Amino acid sequence: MKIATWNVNSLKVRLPHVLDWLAANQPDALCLQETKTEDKGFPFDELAAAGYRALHNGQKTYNGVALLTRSEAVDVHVDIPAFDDPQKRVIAATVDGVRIVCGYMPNGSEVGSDKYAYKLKWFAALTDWLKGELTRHPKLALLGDYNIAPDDRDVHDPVAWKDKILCSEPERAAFRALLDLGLADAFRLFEQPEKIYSWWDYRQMGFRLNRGLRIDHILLSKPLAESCRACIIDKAPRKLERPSDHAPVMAELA
DNA sequence: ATGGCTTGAGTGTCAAGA
Repeated sequence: MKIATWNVNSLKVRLPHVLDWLAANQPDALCLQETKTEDKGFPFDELAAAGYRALHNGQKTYNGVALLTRSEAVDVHVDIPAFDDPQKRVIAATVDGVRIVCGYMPNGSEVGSDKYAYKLKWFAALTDWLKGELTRHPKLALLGDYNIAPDDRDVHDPVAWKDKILCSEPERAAFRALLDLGLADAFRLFEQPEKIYSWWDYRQMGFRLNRGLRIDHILLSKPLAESCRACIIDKAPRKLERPSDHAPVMAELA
């Protein structure tokens, strides 16, 4: 089983890239973030023609998450229960016996800002919720744009980014709190080359200079981590015309 | 350099992203 995540930064603009990537990689589940549309603008028909069912938790202009699957997804949930949030950032469902949670975690804007406080509260609510979800669904994967670079290895210039948004210690502690639930960072289950990232700034030739961060992740519960055979970040779509600023991340489960 | 791109909103330019 192949599961993947990709922040597409507008599904309307990126649909051709998504369709090409699905055809080339044939994942069983693909989590999308930043669809930036309501259901009425969502390309259900084009995805169905490509062999994918779609679940969508969208809104106008900002945020929006979707779960694309080849087989039927059941027990669908949107948003974090008991966390009052108008922003559409979570969709979850069970696919082929695996609980897939797709998240678009808040960016946080700037350390110390209101959005930063919201980000930390959001992660605390997510962690609280997942604690219970893991008892109900031992085979659980949390995929998405975490907006956190967990370690200095995940940052092209750790000195410049030290204590900055995406890299601050409270954000990294929030990431570790998820690991403490018994989840494993699929990418780090394997030997990886150095300087592998999942996001590059559009400006200042960020991609060409490989000035990136690894902020898109797949976390796996213990049974899934034990069955994980590979985890890769696919830079190919970032090289296309009008790319998303994020690359897809994919894990292969036995 | 609170700059530098990109998107969606919606027509002039701004919020938001990371």
